[in-house]
Amino acid sequence: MPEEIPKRYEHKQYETQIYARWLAADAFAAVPDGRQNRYVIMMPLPNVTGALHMGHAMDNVMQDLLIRWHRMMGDNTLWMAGTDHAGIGTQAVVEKRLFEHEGKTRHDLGREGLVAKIQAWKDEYRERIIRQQQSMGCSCDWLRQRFTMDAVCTRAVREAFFRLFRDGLIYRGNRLVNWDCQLQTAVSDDEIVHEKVQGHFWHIKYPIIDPKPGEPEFVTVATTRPETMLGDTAVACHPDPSGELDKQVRTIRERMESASKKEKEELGKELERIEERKKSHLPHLLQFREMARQGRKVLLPLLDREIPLILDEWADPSLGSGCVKITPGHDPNDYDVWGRHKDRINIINILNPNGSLNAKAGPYAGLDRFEARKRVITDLKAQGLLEDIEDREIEIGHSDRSKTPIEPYLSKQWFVRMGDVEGGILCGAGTKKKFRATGLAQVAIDAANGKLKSPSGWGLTFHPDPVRYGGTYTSWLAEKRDWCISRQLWWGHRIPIWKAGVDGVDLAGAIASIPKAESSGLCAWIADSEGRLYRTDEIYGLDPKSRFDILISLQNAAAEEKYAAALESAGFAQDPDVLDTWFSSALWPFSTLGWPDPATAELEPGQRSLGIVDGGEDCLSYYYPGSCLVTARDIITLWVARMQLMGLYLLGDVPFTDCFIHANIQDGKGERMSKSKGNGIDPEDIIDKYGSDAMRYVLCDMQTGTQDIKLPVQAVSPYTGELVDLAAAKHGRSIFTYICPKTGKEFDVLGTMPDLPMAKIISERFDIGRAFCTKLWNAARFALMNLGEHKFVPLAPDKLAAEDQWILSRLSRVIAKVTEELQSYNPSAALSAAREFFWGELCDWYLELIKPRLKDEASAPVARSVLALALDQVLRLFHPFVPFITEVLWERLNVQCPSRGLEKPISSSELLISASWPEPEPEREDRQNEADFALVQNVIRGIREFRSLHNIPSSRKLDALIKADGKSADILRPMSHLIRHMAALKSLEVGPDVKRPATAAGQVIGDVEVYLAGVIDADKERERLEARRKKLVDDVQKTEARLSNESFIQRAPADVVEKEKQKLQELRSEIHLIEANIKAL
RNA sequence: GGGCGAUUAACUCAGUGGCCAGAGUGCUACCUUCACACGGUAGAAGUCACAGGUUCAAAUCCUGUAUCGCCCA
Repeated sequence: MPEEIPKRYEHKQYETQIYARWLAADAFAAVPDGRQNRYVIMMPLPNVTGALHMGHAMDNVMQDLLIRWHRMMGDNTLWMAGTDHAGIGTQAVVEKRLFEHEGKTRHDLGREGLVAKIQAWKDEYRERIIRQQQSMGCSCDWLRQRFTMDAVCTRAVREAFFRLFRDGLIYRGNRLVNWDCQLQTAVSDDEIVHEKVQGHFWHIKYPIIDPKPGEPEFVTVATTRPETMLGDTAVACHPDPSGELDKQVRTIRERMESASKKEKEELGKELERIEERKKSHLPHLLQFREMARQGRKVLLPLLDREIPLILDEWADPSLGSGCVKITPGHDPNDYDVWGRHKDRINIINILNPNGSLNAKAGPYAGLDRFEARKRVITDLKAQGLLEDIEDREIEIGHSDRSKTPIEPYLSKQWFVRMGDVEGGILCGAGTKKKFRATGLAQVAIDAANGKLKSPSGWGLTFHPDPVRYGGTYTSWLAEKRDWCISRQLWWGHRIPIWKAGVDGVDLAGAIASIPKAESSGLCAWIADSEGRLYRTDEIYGLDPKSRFDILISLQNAAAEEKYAAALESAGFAQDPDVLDTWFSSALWPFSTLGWPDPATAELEPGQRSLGIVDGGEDCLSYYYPGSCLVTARDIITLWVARMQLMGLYLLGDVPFTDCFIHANIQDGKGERMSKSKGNGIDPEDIIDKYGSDAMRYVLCDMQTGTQDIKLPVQAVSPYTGELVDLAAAKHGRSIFTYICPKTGKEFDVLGTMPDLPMAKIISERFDIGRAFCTKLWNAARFALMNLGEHKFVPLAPDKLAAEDQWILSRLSRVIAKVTEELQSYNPSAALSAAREFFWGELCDWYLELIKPRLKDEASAPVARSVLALALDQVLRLFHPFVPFITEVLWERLNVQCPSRGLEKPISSSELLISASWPEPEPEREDRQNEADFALVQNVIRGIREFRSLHNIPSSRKLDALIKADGKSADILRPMSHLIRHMAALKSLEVGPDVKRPATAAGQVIGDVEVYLAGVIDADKERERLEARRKKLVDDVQKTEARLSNESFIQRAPADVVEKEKQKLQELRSEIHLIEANIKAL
């Protein structure tokens, strides 16, 4: 006898045990074999900055869904897991903690000491992340997981850097970068958040040197950052102020032609303003232009530096005074101006790396930039040079990591050249797939546009909205902006460059001291002060008076061992910077597979080999290019694009062919969920409360398309355990604390208040996932209780009852539908289809229908065979969505009913994770049977509706008669036992000639009438029938109106017109029947 | 400032030209019937943001307005 099954699925009893069983069976293993169909997902590596949140859960669940599905489809499936060192993020977190807990800075610890601290942090979080992923059910091949700073990835990073450097695609340049003064590093544009704040616009007067009669004594410039004036090197005005103003007028006029009323008003005002300026400012501006042409100068206040008046189009004659101060060292636009006037103006950096002012700031040296601002203002005021202070809303970029204002800062940084290069680049060098391209960004664009002719012919497609996301990707790449890859951090891959500064005259000697080793891991370039590169054998044209850098990259650890010491004693030093995290992440799709040489990859103990095993292929050639990248859309530019270009450049092929962009998770207010906002949900809290499958079910159900997901959150009160809706709850002392409405006591949602208890954040939305699991559990429980120990016996097709044929027909259709929806990256639609079949058809109808048969030993075996098969297929269909519960039930099904099928047994396997994906059986799909069954369902629903209206409990069995003509009667008669059972009838007679009993209510279903004898409340009935009649009459009128419209008949397609005509007929006949029933009351 | 997107039932979302606009949750009524009350049966609930337009026909296409979100500068 099968053991007793409890009524509820207790997830905690099974999840750990099931996961352990998968691991023990090595069910996640990916090993190259003879299969041609492979499916490879490289996990978007979570970074070790912190634990995973619901957004990661969504990402991981989507990947596991695809992976499990493809595994069941028979693909050789690899899901590569791992973690990212996240340079700036992790270092910032650890430094912050170090300061809070020990009051120390990184400089107190030194490079090695800090790195050791970060390592410890990384180990802790890496473990925690893996635990989280395992509790979600992630079926990654853990014996292959990597870390971006492990030996295998590190080798790949050095190799990639070396090749880019060798090909002249990496250079060191003087650039304005976004400088984080606290972390003292450059940060990328993507790591900056812009915030609007109330600030000021200061108008400062710069004295003109030796004004001639009739000339103004001052020129006024305006700035939001007055301290930057100390770095000013020019004042600019427009070379053609009158032409520029005219041009602006023309543009406004053009816009006005197509503008709305409100806009026209605004544009009109703008037009007036500019016309006014022509009168008020143009004469001065023309005068300044003349002075600039004469090479006149102004005196920079406070520092008394003479700086030139120059002409540049950056100065907008319609704004401010029309003249603008130029600070090339601290403003990106001014930097461009400097680029156009290098011969006449200087570039000055007035900042130290920590944000204080340097010696170039004269008397202000040593002051912090904000302190300096105050002093500059005070001093200008004292000298009467401050003309005006305007209040103004200004936008300030803040570092995402340190939350401090970003300063544009002039410094030497390393860049990857993204644009087209002369002579083009060679992609896939050293592989069979090599091809030439114009530049790195272009090759990645071509891969997504179908223009690339790579040997595999593969390209990149985004899902589920290729146009939209492809557009994001392409338009970002099309800017071809060089990629700043250096970071002034201690945590990361050290840039593998040794450099020495040399005077031009000494170049030949210095070069002679470099080991000659181009072919064995050493590559040298000479760089001038602009970052331009020259070969070591091209030095003869170089200016002997200039200063140069000799840059040497060492390809790998062996080369470093061989040459580093010699280089260092010859005066070379390794660059102190580390690489941008995204540099190593960009290599992830192949660094993890052992590129450049899987056979010699330095694996960790116990890891699966990357090289050739048993004469097959190595992992790199077998699993690259991969299949699909699964991520959220904010990472398209940061990562997807960079992986593409690195893969194409280094291996000659795309790293993956599909990119699935899933939704972001927001809280109930539409704000992005994050731990630091106090609205973040920890997946483990949900798993603990609802179960892993319940969480997965809801996440899959929510992934509908391109729509972001609002997930209203509640806090679990630490005092009562009840749910507190955070949108409605009152705040306590901060926005992260709330008052428990029951007890009036305060709690905290961040866990940072030492004196307050912390509340877990959950969401009631996960209820539906748990309810689903209970339903699945109980449906299976019912099936298993009734199957007993069912043996397979081959079944003749004519033994199947109508309801068996029906459910098998529906099953085939749903399998096709679920497969199709998964193929088009629509998890929600796939899950809905599966659920509608399982809940709405299998549970609500089929299980109820066969209950009488299951109690009858003569007819039970066929029903049991169909039931066992249906359960088998349902478990397979749901497995990728809810793997734990389906695996538990699969085991029980295997025990009781090891062989399942109808005519012959179908293939099975011990574990569901390795079972095959169901296939539709079109020969079982039966349109006629489904249509017949729909009529039966409608009759049953009609009787139930009637019962409900008249409050007749199902315990009171009714006598019913159905009046139906020819075809309908032939359908209903053989299934009348089903109707009797489902509608709780005592007796049922079907036929064209049944007589309406004297005291009976009549229910009209299409052209069929159901009489229910002995129950009648004439008033209620009349009311019900009248209401129905009225609705039908309305519809008839609408339909008639449509059909009497000549244009409709002429222009609408024939089938639409035909449908309307048929509908009208049906409506009329039903009205006729209803009227007859009203009369008969 | 530029670009992309959203607005459909109390809530969260499907529905991209053609039956009376759907689902889940919540709500209402009835049912503890031997798989499941985390259940069953039935029901109520929508000016498809607003204003124009195109079309025989618009939630769906076009234009504008409002509100919100994201990305870029």
